[in-house]
Order: sequence, then C-alpha cells, then structure tokens
Amino acid sequence: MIDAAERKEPMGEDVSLGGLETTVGFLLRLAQVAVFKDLLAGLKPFDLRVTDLSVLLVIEATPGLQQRAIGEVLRIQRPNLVTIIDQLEARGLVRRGSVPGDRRAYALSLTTEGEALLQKAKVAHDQHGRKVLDALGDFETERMLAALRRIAAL
Amino acid sequence: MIDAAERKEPMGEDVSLGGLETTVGFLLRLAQVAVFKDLLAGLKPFDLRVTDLSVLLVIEATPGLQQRAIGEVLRIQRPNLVTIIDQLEARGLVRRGSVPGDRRAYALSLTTEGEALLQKAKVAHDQHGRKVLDALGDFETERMLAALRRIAAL
DNA sequence: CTGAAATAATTAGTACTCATAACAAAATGC
DNA sequence: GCATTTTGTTATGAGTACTAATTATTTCAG
Repeated sequence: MIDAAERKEPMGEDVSLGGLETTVGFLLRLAQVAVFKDLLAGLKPFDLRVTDLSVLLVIEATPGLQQRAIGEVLRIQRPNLVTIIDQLEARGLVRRGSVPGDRRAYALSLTTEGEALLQKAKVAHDQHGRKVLDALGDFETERMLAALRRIAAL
Repeated sequence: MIDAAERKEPMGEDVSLGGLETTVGFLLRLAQVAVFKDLLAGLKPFDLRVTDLSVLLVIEATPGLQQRAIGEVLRIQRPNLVTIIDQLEARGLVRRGSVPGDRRAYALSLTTEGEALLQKAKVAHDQHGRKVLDALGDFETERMLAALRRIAAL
C-alpha cells in the first residue's frame, strides 16, 4: 500500500521521459514553442504573426529588396512568401514597387502606415526579447546565440 | 557604377536581417528545424518520425503507461496521440493492453518487435545526439540545457 | 539578333502538424 | 443512485510548409 497515493495524482510528475529530458533536441522544441507562443501573444494587438514581423523587419532594414532575397535570409519558400506579401500589401503595410532594371521583380518597401505599425510592434518585440533574455541570464546569451548558430548549421 | 557588381550576385549575403540575427527566438527556430531535419533523416531507415521515437522511448521507460500520461509529458494533445498509437499498433510495435482497475484506459507497452526496432533506432538517435553535442562543444551542453529549460518555462 | 536557358513571381495542389468541440464508455464521489 | 469527471475516440478546421507547373521577363550563346 506504499504507493497507493500514486493513483490519486496518476503518475503526474514521476513519469520518466526515457532520457529525452537531457536531450538538446527535445528541449529545443519546447523552448521554441514557448518563445513563439509568447511573441505571438505580444503581437496580437497588431494582428501580426511572427513571420509577418520578421518580414517587415527585413524590409525595413533593406528597402527595395526583392521577394526572393527575403525568402533566402528568412528561409521562407518563394510560394509561401507570395501570400504573406499579398496580405501585408492588402493591409497597406508593404508596397510592391518596381525594380529599375527588371520588370519581373518587385522592390519591396514599407508604406508610412507599415512603418508606423512596425515601430509599435517593435516595442512589443523588444519587451518579449527582454523576457527571453531574463530567462537566460545575461552572460549566457552570447554563448547561447553562438551555440544555436552552430546547431542551425549542423 | 560603383555597386554594379551587386547585380551579378544579387544581394547574396549582405542582406541585413534587421536585428533578427541577434535574436534568440529566430536562431532557436533555425536550430530546431535543423536538429529535427537531421534526426528525421537518421530515422528514415526505420520509418519513424521524431514524435514516434519519443513516444516509443517514453513507453519503454515506463511500460504500462496510459495515453493521457504520454500526452502530458510530451505535450501531445490526446486526439493527436490516438492516431500515433494507432499507427504504431498497426505496425505491431506497440500493444494496447488493459489496465487492471480501469476498463477505459489502455496500458501501453512495446512488443518484442517494437523493442527490437527501438534498439536500432536508438543507435541512430545517439549518433544524431553526438552530432548536436559536437556542435555545442562539451562544456556548453549543461548550461545550454538549463537555459532551454528556463526558456521553455517562460 | 535570335533562340535556348535561367530567373522572379505566381498558381494550384498536397501533406503534415496542431488545436477544438463533441461524444461514448467507464469511473468517481457526494 | 445520480451528477461529475476522466479516458479514449471521432470529426473537423486552422496553420504551416513543400512540390510541380505556369507566365513573363531577362540573360546568354552562337
């Protein structure tokens, strides 16, 4: 009758993960899900998904960019980027301008409205970023970023 | 005409990420995708997805477990777990036994075949794990795991 | 300069993951 | 005994990501 108490809280915490708990990949997934969920919640007031924000940030950093270039740095497939830009354009946040020498490509830039929204979204993004860094504890972040980069390159 | 050379390799590497490159979340996503892709490739010979392996590992570690408990530790929704177990059971890797005191629940365990396959898959898993740890550099891993746990808890 | 190959964006269709709601059968608890 | 909870299930939808094929344009070889 020693372990009869287990039935009330049915193996709540003491279920073994079979070694998974000391695995980088498993914790990497949990951490990534948590981070994205937190950021998504912070971006809700602006009706932006995480991907939308990253696209806006890249366009702001390098205006006149073509869709292909964005897809490259953010690792988004070209077809998928089309609908993302479609939506941002429909909301008047992004403009598909023309590239001087190439009539196929679009030169992407933020509209005034897009710029304004991005500035507000950035505040939420920074706030979220600080929350993550707090969880890390300052000194770790540099090594953490370097480590993640090495893993991402695998 | 100074930057005419850019047209040949159109902004290949010098596109700014707008601060994203120093962001934990962004690198976390890249790292997680890379890790899962690598592990998935390693598991291909066994026709197992990453989730399948984790389920098998948990069942092996704690046989007699119920589906709900597995979903809890692995953060898989109950409805989604049903089809996963369905498939593993159909392949003869997992057995849905009966729980003594409860006629609703299933006591999950590995079949001999499932145990055999898991042992082989574990080799691939370990191999993949070493590759990840190599990218990390030994001393980092402990802090890395701790850091990821804190982030995952957010 | 003309035809072949390459490129930018797009369209369409597909697959996979993840989440929610509703349900039946069995167990629990007052 | 009857209301409530729990386990597994079904059905279904949202979201993301991937592939193949198409159009318009540009580049390049001869």
